[in-house]
Amino acid sequence: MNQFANPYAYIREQVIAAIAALAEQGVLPGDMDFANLAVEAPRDPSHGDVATNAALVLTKQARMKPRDIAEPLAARLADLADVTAVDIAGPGFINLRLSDAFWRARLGDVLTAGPAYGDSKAANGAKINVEYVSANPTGPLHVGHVRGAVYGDVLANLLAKVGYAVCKEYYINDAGAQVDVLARSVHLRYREALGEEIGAIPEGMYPGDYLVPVARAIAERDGDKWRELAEADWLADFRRISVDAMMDLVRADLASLGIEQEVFFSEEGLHLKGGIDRGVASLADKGLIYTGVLEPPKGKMPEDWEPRPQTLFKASEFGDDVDRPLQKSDGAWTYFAADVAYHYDKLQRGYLQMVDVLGADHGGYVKRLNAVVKALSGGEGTLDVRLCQMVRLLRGGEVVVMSKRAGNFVTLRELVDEVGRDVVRFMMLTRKNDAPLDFDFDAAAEQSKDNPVFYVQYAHARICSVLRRVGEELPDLDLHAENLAQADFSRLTDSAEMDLIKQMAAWPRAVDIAAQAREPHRIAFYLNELASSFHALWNKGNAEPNLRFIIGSDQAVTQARLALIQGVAFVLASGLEVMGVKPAESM
RNA sequence: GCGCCCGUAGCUCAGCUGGAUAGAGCACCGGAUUUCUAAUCCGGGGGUCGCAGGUUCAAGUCCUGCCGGGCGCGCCA
Repeated sequence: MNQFANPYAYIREQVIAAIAALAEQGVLPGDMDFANLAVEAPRDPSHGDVATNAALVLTKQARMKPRDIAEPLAARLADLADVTAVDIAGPGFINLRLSDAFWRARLGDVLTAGPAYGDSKAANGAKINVEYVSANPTGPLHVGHVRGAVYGDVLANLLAKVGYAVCKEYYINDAGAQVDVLARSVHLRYREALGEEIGAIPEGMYPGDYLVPVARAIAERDGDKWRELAEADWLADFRRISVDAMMDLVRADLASLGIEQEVFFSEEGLHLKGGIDRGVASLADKGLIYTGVLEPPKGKMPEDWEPRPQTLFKASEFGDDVDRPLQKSDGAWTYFAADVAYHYDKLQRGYLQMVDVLGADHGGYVKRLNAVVKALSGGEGTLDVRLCQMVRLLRGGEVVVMSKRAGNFVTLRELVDEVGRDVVRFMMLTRKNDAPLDFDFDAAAEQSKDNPVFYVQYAHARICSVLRRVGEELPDLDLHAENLAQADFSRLTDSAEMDLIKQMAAWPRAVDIAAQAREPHRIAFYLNELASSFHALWNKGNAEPNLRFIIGSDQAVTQARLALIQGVAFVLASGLEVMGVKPAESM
């Protein structure tokens, strides 16, 4: 990959260089801030290939009128080798048109890079930790977990693509009361496995059948050794065994989605190994802990509320609304204390940048987590909490009603088994993470453009189909990317072909922006647009046979066009790879 | 009551960290198939960007206040 791979970044450098040259001549002041200087494709293509707001952005700093900046700058830019036309438009935009040769060379970049096209080293190997899923280990994953799982996984892939050293992590909430409930539920099933009649599962226990095999395995291995013991004597063992079993379930569920996290971090481990004390001590060392009494919460007042002195963290000094309790009235640590310790541990492991992917119902938690990271790291570390909104399942136009109480929630596995991993992953990214998403089973099953996955895959499959066919019709043609990169691109002259190249050239920038904004859905939208342009070119070939990809009588033009569509296939594959979706070779 | 998120075409949603005449899909209407896979494509109508102020060369985008919807609010995790 060369310096031109992202043409917008390249032109931006040229613009800044031109400004520097003008500063040297005394036409413009020196030492200006270019943070807001943008080079991008204008919304209306008739304005040119790239546009810059340089003159507008600098007008205040330079204390000059936009036009007075734009004119000398435009004159300089016009001298660049790749620039064929420059004009100043509107309030002071500078629109540039770049030579066809420049754009065609970008196709060479794509072919050279292959599916790695769009990768960059922008983040320079910085360490970043992405924590996602982190569902309670009390049962299999259900649809409520899927969105965060996919979002987190693809975000992590995206960050890796722009050069971060990414850790994919899962926080196991294996320390709370819900794990005791799990252990008791398994014990009940254990007695059942030993032949006891247990009747209906009592209220407050986990009723799921998935506990049956866990209990049966214990019965087979240990016989009735746990049956007559007091709860205190089996609880710890049952907790451990049950959590392990549940985490196996969770990992298998995630694997069915193609997700593999590297670190599974246990909350219980923090308690057992003094992690909480270390985290809290770190806050104490900074003088951020005191004993105090909180105001009663407004709105829904808890029935048994009474003022009590508690150990509090001065979260309000770091942007939170109130100070937050670290200890319960009985002296036990709160869940929040574990979170302090957990993020302390991440910092200790060298992750100054952290992303937590949480469900939207954790929105109230964001400020205090940010406060924790700010406090613990002395402002060095950054935490980015990304909230995923709910998913609503639709079937036959009706909302699929789920309720935990009735136990009729749809599991992740059922979803994947019914529509397939690729569809689930892609569909989960067809919305911004903070907007609610409707998952329509009917659309997911559809083999048409109603189904965005299909639409993108189909474009890739069509390209593969052409490449297969050319192997039969013109067996002498070398289809390796290195060879296609040597094709005579000047044979690509149609506007639809040039548009496709320009769209591919925008891919590295799209990746960069999506990663920076932590918005993987942009990848899905980009791919849809690229697929659309490809389908359009394909159909143009139906109407005008001289625009087909394979022209038997003209090897040179065929080779150039195969290079073009191979490039499209690479970019599609590059994007689908980030999303964890397989590019289909035939359909 | 307070905090966070959302409000864009009939419907579902994009809108590239403030840019030029606000876009796409669905739905509706009209076209293209002796196919390199029509599972696709081309064209058309359709908008008070929730409302009102403000910031500036420029606001769907940023700020303030309302209206409407969602989520959350100590000893649950």
